[in-house]
Amino acid sequence: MTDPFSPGDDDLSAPRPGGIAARALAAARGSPDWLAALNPEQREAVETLDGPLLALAGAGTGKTRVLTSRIAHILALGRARPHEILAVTFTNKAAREMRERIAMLIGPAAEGMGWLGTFHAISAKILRRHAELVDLKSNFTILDTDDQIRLLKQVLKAENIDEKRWTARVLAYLIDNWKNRGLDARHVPAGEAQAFANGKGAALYTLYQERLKTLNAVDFGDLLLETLRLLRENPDVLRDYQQRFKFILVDEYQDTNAAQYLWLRLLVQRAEPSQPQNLCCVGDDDQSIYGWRGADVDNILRFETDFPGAKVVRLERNYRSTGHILAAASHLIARNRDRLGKTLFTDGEWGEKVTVAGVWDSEEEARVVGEEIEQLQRQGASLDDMAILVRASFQMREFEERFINLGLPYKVIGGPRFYERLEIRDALAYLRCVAQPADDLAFERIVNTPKRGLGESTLQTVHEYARLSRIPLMQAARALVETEELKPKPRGALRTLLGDFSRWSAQIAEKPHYELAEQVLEESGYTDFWKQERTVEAEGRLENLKELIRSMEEFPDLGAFLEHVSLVMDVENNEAGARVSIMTLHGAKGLEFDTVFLPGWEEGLFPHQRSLDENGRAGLEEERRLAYVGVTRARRRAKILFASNRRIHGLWQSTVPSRFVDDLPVDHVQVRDEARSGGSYGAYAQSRFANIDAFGSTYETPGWKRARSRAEQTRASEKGAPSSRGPKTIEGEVLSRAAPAGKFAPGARIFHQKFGSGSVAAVDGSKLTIDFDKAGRKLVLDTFVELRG
DNA sequence: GATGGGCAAGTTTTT
DNA sequence: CTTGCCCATC
Repeated sequence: MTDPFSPGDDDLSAPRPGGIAARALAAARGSPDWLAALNPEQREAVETLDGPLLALAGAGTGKTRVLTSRIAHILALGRARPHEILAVTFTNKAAREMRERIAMLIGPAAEGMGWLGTFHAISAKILRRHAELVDLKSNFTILDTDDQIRLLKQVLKAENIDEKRWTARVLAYLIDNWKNRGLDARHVPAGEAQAFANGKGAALYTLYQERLKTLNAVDFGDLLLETLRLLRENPDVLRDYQQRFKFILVDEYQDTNAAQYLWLRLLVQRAEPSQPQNLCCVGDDDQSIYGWRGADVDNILRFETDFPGAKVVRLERNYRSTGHILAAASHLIARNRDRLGKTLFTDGEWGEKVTVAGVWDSEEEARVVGEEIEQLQRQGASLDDMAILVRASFQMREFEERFINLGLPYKVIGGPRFYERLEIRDALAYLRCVAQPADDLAFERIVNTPKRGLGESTLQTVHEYARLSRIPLMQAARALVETEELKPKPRGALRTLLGDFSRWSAQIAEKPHYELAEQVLEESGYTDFWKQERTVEAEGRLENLKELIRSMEEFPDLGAFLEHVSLVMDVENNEAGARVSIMTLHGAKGLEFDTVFLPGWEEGLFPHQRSLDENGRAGLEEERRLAYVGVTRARRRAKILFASNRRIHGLWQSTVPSRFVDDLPVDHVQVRDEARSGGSYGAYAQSRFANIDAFGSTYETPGWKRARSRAEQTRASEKGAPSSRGPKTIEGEVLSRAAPAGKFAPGARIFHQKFGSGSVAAVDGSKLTIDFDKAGRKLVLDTFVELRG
C-alpha cells in the first residue's frame, strides 16, 4: 500500500496534511489542518454537512481525501460521535486505507469508527445482532463462492437436473444477479426464471435458500438481502439504525448495485421530512467498470432525482497525471454518451505524450515492454513505479515468460488469494467444524481429507440419514456409528474422526484458539498429509498453514477469527525488492504508477468481443471506461500497444487495432517510431529466433506454477463434494418414509435395503436390533427400515 | 474407493 | 492450446 499522503498519491502541489507547511497555513487561516489542505471544490464537499451530497470525483482528484477530511470535520465540529457515522466502501482494502487516513487526521479517535467497513461487513454486523428476526442464529456461517457452488450442485442433483446442460455455476451467477438486484425468489421476473432448467429457476432459488437456512448459512448476496428484509420487516430496528447513523458516507458510489442502493435508501430515510438526509456519496461515473457484476451506473446518474435538494460537487482538478495523459484520457472518455460529464485538468506540466506502438505479435509486445522497462530502470526509475495493465489475465503469461527470461522481477497482483488456497480452505473447514458442528459444507470438505477411506458411499449414507432426520451431517454420523449400517472399516474411521471433533470442541474454552488450531491440524493428520508429499509446493503449503495459525493470534477467539476470514482476509504480497506489477485493468482501479503499459489494445480483446455481443453500446462504453481507468493510472508515462497477431485459444489470429486507439487525440499522442530497433517486422524476425527454444524449462516458471496450483486448488476443492445420487425423489416424498416413533414393535417384520428381511428383536429409541433372515443380528436405524405386513 | 483418460469451453472480480 | 470436469476402470 502506498503511503496515504506521500507526494504524488493525491497531490503534487498541496501541502502534506500534518506537515509543517500545512500547520503553518492552518495557523495563518485559523482553520484546521484538514481544511487548509483542500482546494475550494474539495472544501465545499467537506464542509457541506447537511443534506445529500454527491461528489463527482474524477480520477486522481483527491476523493479519499474528501471522505476522510469530511469525517474528521464532522467529528471536530462535534456533529456526531465516531460510532454515529456510517462509512461504507466496497473492498476491505479501501476500508482499511480510509481508517488509516482518518487516524492520521484525528488520531486514535478513529478507532471508535465501528461502522466503517464494506457493505458486506456492516451487513454481517447488523445481521448478527438481530439474526433471529430473519430465521438465523447469530453464529451463522458466511459461504463463499466455492461453498455456494457446491451447495447448488447438491440442489441440482436432488432435483434431477442435467448438470451438464444447466450448471451450478450458471445458476449461481443467476442467483447472484437476482440478489444484486434485491430480488428474492418470489420476485424474480418470470421470463428470467424460465430461462434456466425449463422454468425451474425460481424454484431452485427457493430450494437453495431453504438449504442455506437449514445450514444456518448465508452467501454474500444474502448479507445484503437479509439485512434489507430485516430492516423492512422490523420498523423499530430500522428506526434505531436510522437514528444512530447521523452521517452516512459512501465510497465508489458508481459501483453500487440495486440491493446496496435500497439498503442505503432505507438507512438514510428520516422520520421527519424536515430532517436532512446526511448522505454523502463519492464516485465517478466514468470509472464504473463493474456493470457485469451488478453495479448500476444509474444509481449515480440518478442521484439528484433520488435525493431531492442534493448538492453536486465536481472535483476535476487532478493531482496525479501530467497534461498529455489527462488530455488523452479526457478525449477518450468524451466519446461515451451516458455520463454526467466532467473534464480533468491540471496546473502541472504537460510531460510526455501518450505513446502508441503497433507490434507484430504478442511475443514482440512482451519483448518491447521488457526493453522499455529495462531502459527506464537504467535511467534510475524503480520497478515499483511501473505496471502492466491487461484486459484479460491470459495476457499476463506472455509477460511473465519474457520477464523470467530477462531476470526482471515482477509481481502478479490479483492471483489466488490467501484464503482461497487449498490448504487454507481445508484448515478453515476443520476449524469451522470445531466451532460450528452444524456446518455441513465444512464437514463434507474434510471428512475424507486426508484420506480416511470415507468415500462416496459412506458419505451417501450419512447424507441420507441427515436428510431424513433433518439433522446436520455430523450429528447424523454420530448416530450412524452406533449402528451397523456402515461397513466396519468406514465405521471405525468415522468414529475416530467424530471422537477427535468431540475432543477438540471440548477444548474451545480451555486453550487459546491458535493452539487448538495447531492441535487440530496435527491430530487430524492434515499436516502429516502435506509433509509426506515432500515437494517444494507442499512445503509452501505448510508455510501457509503456519502463517494462518500465526494470524489467528491477532483475534480474541475462534469465532472472531472465522468472521474475519470469511469477509476480510487478504493476501499480503510482501516479497522484498522492487518489482514491476502485472495486473488486470479492473485490478488497477484506485492505484497509480509513474509508468503504465497498456498492451493488447485490439478489437475483440479490448473492447472485448463478449462485452459488445452481450451488452451492445452499454458494453462498449464500459470497456471505454476501462480504457479511461487504465490511462488515468499513469502519473508520467502511458504506453499503449497493439499487436497484429495474437494467439487465441491456441490459434494465431490476425487482429486490428482497437477503436479506442482512434479515440485518442492526435495532439497528445506520439506514435512510436517504426525505425526504432529495426522496426516491428525486424523485431519480429529476431523474436522468432531468439525465443523459440528459450523456454525449455517453461513448466518451472512461476507463471506456470501459479496456473497449475490454481488449477489444482479448484480441482481439489471440488472433490470433497458429495454426490447425493441417492433417492431420486424430492425431499418431501422421501421424508414421508421416515418412521414415526414407536412404529416398530418387537416381533414386527421389516425390510432393509442392504440386509433384506428380518424381524425386530429390540427397540432403543431410533435404534433397532433386528434379526435378519440372512445377515444375522444387526443394529440399524429405523429410518432405513420399512415395515412389512 | 482411488486413479487416469477423454471431452467441452475459454473476460473482467469483490464480498 | 490449455484446463477443468465427468466417467470408466482397476
